[in-house]
Amino acid sequence: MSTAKNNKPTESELEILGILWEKGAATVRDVHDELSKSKDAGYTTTLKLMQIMHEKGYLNRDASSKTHVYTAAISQENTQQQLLNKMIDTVFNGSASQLVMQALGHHTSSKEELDKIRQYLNDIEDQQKR
Amino acid sequence: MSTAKNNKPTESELEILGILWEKGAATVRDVHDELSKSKDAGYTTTLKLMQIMHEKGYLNRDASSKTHVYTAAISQENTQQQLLNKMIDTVFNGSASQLVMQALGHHTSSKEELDKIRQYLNDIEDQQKR
DNA sequence: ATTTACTTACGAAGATATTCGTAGATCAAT
DNA sequence: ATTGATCTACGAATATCTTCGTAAGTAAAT
Repeated sequence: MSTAKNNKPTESELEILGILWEKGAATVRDVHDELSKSKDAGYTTTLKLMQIMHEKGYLNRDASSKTHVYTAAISQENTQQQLLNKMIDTVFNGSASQLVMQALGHHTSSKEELDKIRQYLNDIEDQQKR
Repeated sequence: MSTAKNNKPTESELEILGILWEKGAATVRDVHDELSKSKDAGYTTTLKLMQIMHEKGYLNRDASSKTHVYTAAISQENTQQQLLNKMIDTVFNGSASQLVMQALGHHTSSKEELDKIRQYLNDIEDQQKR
């Protein structure tokens, strides 16, 4: 996985990355089928996109068999963090907690999830005390 | 403020919106000066951008005097929420709490902020009980 | 009234992202 | 070995975003 490079994936690229993060490894056909559920694009469009992503270093490709197999070359965590940082910066006036509350406010979360977050807050605070 | 329409602002548009959300109302000159602190673009570039945003319905414009005065036509909250939702959907596997924890984990937050979030969690839970 | 210092409007170039048709390779089944 | 299904590579059209030069208007100061 490693380095998230310097670039940021486009909207379409993120959709593909999302699928690959979930599936782990997949062919163009796999990705395209999954994509088709929510979108409406030709097969070669998906193919081209994934080729470009490979050139950019976003995807690894195993070309040993006729049908190539792709995996994400940039980690989900890194990408998430980069997008979050930019978003906090440009849209949330630099305040992470503002983002957090906005995210919580409009999403029904289970008690378990809320507890998990509370636990997380405690951990952070403990860590800061030391 | 009202409806956040169907569209999502581009990166550049968000920068301008951010400034207008903060300032409330501003001329192209105002926005451009502010923008220049972090960016390096010509005056007419900012102008054009704001004209387009006005056409798209992102900005209101008072053209009664020679120098037009702009305000944001879409609310910060709505825009934040739309961007958050898309992000949670495509990058965080639909889990808001995953986003929340990722956001908290890599940002140093003050005790006050953390408390505020905790309070917020309690409010949400109370609300759900009823 | 001319100059100077702004402004907006407009068009168009440049950059980037998205889409897809077509051609050629591969392989399994007839 | 021909057909049919599926794949990759490639090029190019289209769409969208970003940038800026130029022209024309306005208003204050000389």
